[in-house]
Amino acid sequence: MAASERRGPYFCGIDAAMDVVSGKWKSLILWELEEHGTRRFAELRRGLPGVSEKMLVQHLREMEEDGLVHREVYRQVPPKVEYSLTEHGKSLNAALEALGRWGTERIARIGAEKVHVTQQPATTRG
Amino acid sequence: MAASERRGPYFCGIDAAMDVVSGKWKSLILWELEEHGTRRFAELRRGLPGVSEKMLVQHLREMEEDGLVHREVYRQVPPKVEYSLTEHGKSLNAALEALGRWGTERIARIGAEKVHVTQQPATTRG
DNA sequence: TGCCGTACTTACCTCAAGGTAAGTACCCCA
DNA sequence: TGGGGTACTTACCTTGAGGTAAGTACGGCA
Repeated sequence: MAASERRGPYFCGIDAAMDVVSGKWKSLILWELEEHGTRRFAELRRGLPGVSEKMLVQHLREMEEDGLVHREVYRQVPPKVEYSLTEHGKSLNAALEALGRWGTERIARIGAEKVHVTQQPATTRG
Repeated sequence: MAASERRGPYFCGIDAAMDVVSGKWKSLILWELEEHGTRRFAELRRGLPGVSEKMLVQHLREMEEDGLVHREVYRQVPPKVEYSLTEHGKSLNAALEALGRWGTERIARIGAEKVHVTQQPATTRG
């Protein structure tokens, strides 16, 4: 969900799902957490080339509010915070599988470039 | 795809699919055309309460460029233009099914309101 | 002593998505 | 004669998503 509150009213399910997943980096965050299970803030930042710290924090907070990610704070110095997917986050990710496959086919069809990311895993969503 | 060109480079399939489906009314247009098979401009406008004519035209043109919708012009007075989904549009819609179901569950979970639309069909995406 | 690392917060700015409203050209109907 | 319908186009404006860059508090290390 965007920084400005929405949570409906919605036209349909797609609308409601989009509200939660729209945001430049949200689907990538979902994917990073799915891949690695649990990630620290700096790991996510490094895994999402180009993201600004401001947007990363903002998106993570919104996703936490929306019940997609869990935030675990370890009170120590230097600070340590771990992010992981909740059940809702995992099911959202599963629901995005088909869309990811469609997109991958589209990339092949139109011959679009892909951003080069070091150590990018090969998957159906890749 | 947005008015400003993108078509990549993309991070992944989700990114590519989102590029095509992001736009306030695109998923609704997809759904309208899926439901009715073929629709005229004014029918779409009436089916999407709140859409402005400018945005409807703009979205339809972009979706045509992206190979999602087919535009059939009948040279007559008054003008008649029919819109329908291409195979790519239909497969995109199918790929959105799971997401729609997830969103519908989310609506139920958080108890969000839905916009009241007269004659709205009852479906898994509704 | 000063730079790197942790995980943020804050202020400011830009740009484009989307909204509003009017104009176009033609016909039909009351 | 003028209001409504067809399918748009154009100009202008607002809003907010996202970017940039600096600041914070603390410790480790050279």
